[in-house]
Amino acid sequence: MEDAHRSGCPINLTLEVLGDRWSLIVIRDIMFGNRRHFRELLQNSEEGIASNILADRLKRLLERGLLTREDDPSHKQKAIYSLTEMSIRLVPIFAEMGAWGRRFLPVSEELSIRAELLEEGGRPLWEDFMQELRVLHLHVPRDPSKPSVFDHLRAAYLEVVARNKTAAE
Amino acid sequence: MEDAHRSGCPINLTLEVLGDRWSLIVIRDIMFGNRRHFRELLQNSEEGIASNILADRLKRLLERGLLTREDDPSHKQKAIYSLTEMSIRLVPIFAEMGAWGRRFLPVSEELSIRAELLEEGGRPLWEDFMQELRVLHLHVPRDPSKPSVFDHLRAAYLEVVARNKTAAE
DNA sequence: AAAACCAGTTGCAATAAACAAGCAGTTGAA
DNA sequence: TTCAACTGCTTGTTTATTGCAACTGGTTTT
Repeated sequence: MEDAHRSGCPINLTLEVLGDRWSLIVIRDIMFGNRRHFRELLQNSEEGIASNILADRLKRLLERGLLTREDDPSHKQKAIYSLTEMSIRLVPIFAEMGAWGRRFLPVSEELSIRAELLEEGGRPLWEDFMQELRVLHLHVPRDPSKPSVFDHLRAAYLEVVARNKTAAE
Repeated sequence: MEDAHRSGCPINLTLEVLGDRWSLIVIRDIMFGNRRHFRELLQNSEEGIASNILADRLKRLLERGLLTREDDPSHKQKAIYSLTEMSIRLVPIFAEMGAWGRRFLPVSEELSIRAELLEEGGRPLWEDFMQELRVLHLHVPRDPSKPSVFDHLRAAYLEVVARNKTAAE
């Protein structure tokens, strides 16, 4: 459909790839939620994406080099979606968007704890996180001296969830 | 129209405000091109925005606090659109998007020189630029000791345009 | 053998975008 | 003072996208 770009401006081209309401949501769930299968993305979706939209976005992101897809050896029907270097490098954009959203929009505590940690950790933390995503998604060997940023972010999220749950009881 | 948010996630909320193909283009032109009137935004648009879409986006951005609108004292029909603190703080997101687009997408040299300078200048330059946008848009008094980042970016852009023009002759 | 799970498709209605034309008023030059 | 150009939009129409619900052919688990 679109192969004529509106302009060569980097902001415009980035918007042509990511400027819709779902593409970054899908990448976010793969990146921060480690959801690698279609059903995981569909059913655990915080925002309730529809299956046809999810299928369409996965297809587009594959075509544009932001995701790869491979068969799951443990299940003939399962597909595994992975990030690429291109999408892993979206981490700084996610971090800045998270910081902006946290400052100006009515975010919930649970869902913004990871954005807060990314903001506080700054670029060094982003780099560690990107390197860890390369291990998870690009089959890059792991550096055992580094603690897992992914686990750190997930633990902080689960802690807030647990704290709010007990507080509600 | 929508007051029920899909979720309280900062990424999602940011996408609900900015996740379409035109909102950031409009803000970009006001921010980097200093286009303050409807016709300027319409006719100088690199991407060719339609007038009804522009009108709709300006309205939405006003409602959501990313722009303000005031009458131009020099012309009864003219309106002046200005950035707010909220939209000025999008500078880091623009910078990261520009850097990402420059790395992975087929950008043109002319339109990416500003992204390159923003990337090289890093956060200190972004802060200077944001302070200058506050002078231009929020009636904040100017610090005369600071050189203009805006002029710097514009001069670099015009230089590339001029160079490419003479090279083409 | 049945139930649950797998990655999607299909059909339809509602919404949004793209395109072209037009509008009531204002301004600046002849 | 007349006229063309300019002002911020609006209207109508066509096309593309989105959202919803049901469904498909196949696989795995119980």
